[in-house]
Amino acid sequence: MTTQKDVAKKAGVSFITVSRVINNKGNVKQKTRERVLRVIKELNYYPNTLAQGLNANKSNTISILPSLRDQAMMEEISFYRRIIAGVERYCCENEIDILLSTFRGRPDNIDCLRHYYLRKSDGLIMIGVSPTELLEKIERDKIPCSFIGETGCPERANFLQSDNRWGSRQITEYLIKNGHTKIAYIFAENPSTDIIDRYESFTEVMKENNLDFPDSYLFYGDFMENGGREAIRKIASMRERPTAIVSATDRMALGVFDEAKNVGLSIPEDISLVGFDGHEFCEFMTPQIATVIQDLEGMGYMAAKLISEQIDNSDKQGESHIFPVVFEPRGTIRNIRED
Amino acid sequence: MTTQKDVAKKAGVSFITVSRVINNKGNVKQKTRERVLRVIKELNYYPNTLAQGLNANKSNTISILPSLRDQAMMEEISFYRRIIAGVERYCCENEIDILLSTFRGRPDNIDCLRHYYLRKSDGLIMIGVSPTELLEKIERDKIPCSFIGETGCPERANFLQSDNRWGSRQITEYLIKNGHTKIAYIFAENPSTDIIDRYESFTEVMKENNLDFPDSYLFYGDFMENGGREAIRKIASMRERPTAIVSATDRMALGVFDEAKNVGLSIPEDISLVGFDGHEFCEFMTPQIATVIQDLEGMGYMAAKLISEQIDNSDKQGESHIFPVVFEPRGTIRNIRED
DNA sequence: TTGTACGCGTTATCAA
DNA sequence: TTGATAACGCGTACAA
Repeated sequence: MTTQKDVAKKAGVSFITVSRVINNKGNVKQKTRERVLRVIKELNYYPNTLAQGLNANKSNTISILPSLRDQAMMEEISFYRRIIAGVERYCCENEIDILLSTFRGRPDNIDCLRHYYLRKSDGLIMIGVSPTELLEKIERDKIPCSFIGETGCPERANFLQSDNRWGSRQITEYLIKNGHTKIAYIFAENPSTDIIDRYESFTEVMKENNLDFPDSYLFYGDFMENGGREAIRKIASMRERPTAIVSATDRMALGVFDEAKNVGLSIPEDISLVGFDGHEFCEFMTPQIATVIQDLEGMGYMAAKLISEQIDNSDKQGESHIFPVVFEPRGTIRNIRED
Repeated sequence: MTTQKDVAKKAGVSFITVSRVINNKGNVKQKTRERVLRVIKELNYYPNTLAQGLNANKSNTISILPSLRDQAMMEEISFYRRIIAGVERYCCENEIDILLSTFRGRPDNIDCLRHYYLRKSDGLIMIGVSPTELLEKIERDKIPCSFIGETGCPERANFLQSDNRWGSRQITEYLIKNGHTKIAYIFAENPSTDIIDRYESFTEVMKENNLDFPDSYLFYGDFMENGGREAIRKIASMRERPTAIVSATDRMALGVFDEAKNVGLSIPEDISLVGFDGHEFCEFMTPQIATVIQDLEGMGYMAAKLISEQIDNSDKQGESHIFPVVFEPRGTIRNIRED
């Protein structure tokens, strides 16, 4: 391995001069600098970032921690990957590398901070991780941290979230305005804060409009297509069917959409459908699936940016951001008003 | 920051004993070990992987390098993310972290190896990177390396690729068997090896069957929907339209599929369509889009596994793997044979 | 402008 | 079973 020493020897300077050159310190004679740079090229020298990090106690790296368990793969889930895309954009612009944690622990596990302690990651982006048990250490050790999909009072940590409640309200009010009163909801088995907010806002609007929401209209899905498929199958066999289905995620909505054909229901003629997320495939279906578009990429970008600012200024407070969402009523919603 | 020293002091041992405990060396008295472990918990001690890496000259990390440029985001592209999902699975199982390079260089740039030199990544996974200029250094420095989407004679490097030629052959022969003779092809502007193989195999089969493939039937797309949209628009206005379109990627096929409605062509009645990739959305369209399914997740897994083996055994030769693909003729192909 | 001494946290080697 | 010393490659502080 080529080190500063090797370069220094060949260039006829001390290794500290080499260090100065790679760090662009001013106090090196132009001619010396050029000579050193030439030798660096010749010897294919790269500074050892591990050693640099050991010195500086930082690694020019941001870690992304998913809250996944077991076999779940972060890249397979649109939610994560769209966030990561935003993180990546920021990190590209700022020449920071991204460390994907492959650690799988309980979402509330204190070990979520391990990349900071272990690898000297400059900051952590937590996706779907509950902050409660972590906040004390984050404060104490001043760990730059962004929580995505969670709310909280920021001291040091940053919180980013979509405006789930508003999005869900838009959906529900729109359906009601279009004559729907019997609305089914596909919730999730292990709901995240996001999912809970959506559901609560839905029931809230239903109540405001004095509409009944019977237990039989509430379904529990698995976030993915299958959850939607199961729901629509049950709905198909119901005596008094709802006229609309609101799904907490687009992928479950897609399951409804696809399975509807098999159970002899057509969308939106027999039943209306709305998802939540803004997954790109919604636009490609015929009819296009109504949904609420989240700016996940923007959230990822902001998460990285806020962390970066805290790295540069360790006194910086955390920030809370609620990202606006856009409700797209599309072809899967039918107006059934009788007037 | 808590170090071995701190633990050692509190536990009343020398720091080297602490090192032995965390590395599970045998020569520590059971009672001492327990005491040290307790203090480690108490003080929230984590070994500094940077220092460990500096010593061992490795970092328990695998780097993924995309060949993307500029603003392109690796997570946005299904191809990359499915590979990464496979890498992630292997790395989860083996407790290796993943480093995403945010470096954007020319695909043939020697700096693709920088993560190995800079960050002491134990191995590199190159996606869509041309190996030619890199092989010399890979040999010399014995860099564990897997190239995905490229072919080559492995010395040290591993090569993984889908059987693009076979897949493309299946498509073309199937179309011909179904009576298609006028077939358009949507190629790509800056084709990767994968894309070239597909195209070449297509023209090969056309020749074998003495079928004409005029220049006017060849289109150049951008890998994404838009490429397909542009192609179908041009095709719609052609005097002598092809009866089938083969797209080098699913996303371009999707563009064709979606835009066809707008230009008054229906699939497969007016024109048949086949993609290539195995993107999940193909199944959800009506009719389902015919495609060739690649095992990208498996390739990612294998890429990481081969690298790992070389890390453990630096004399291990590289391997070449061609992954079988599955052609799924689906609803977008119409049989137009006249018999 | 250039160089020397030291420390970052860890592990390997050798000695006790 | 345990400990002292050196080394990994680099950057800071200070000296020349």
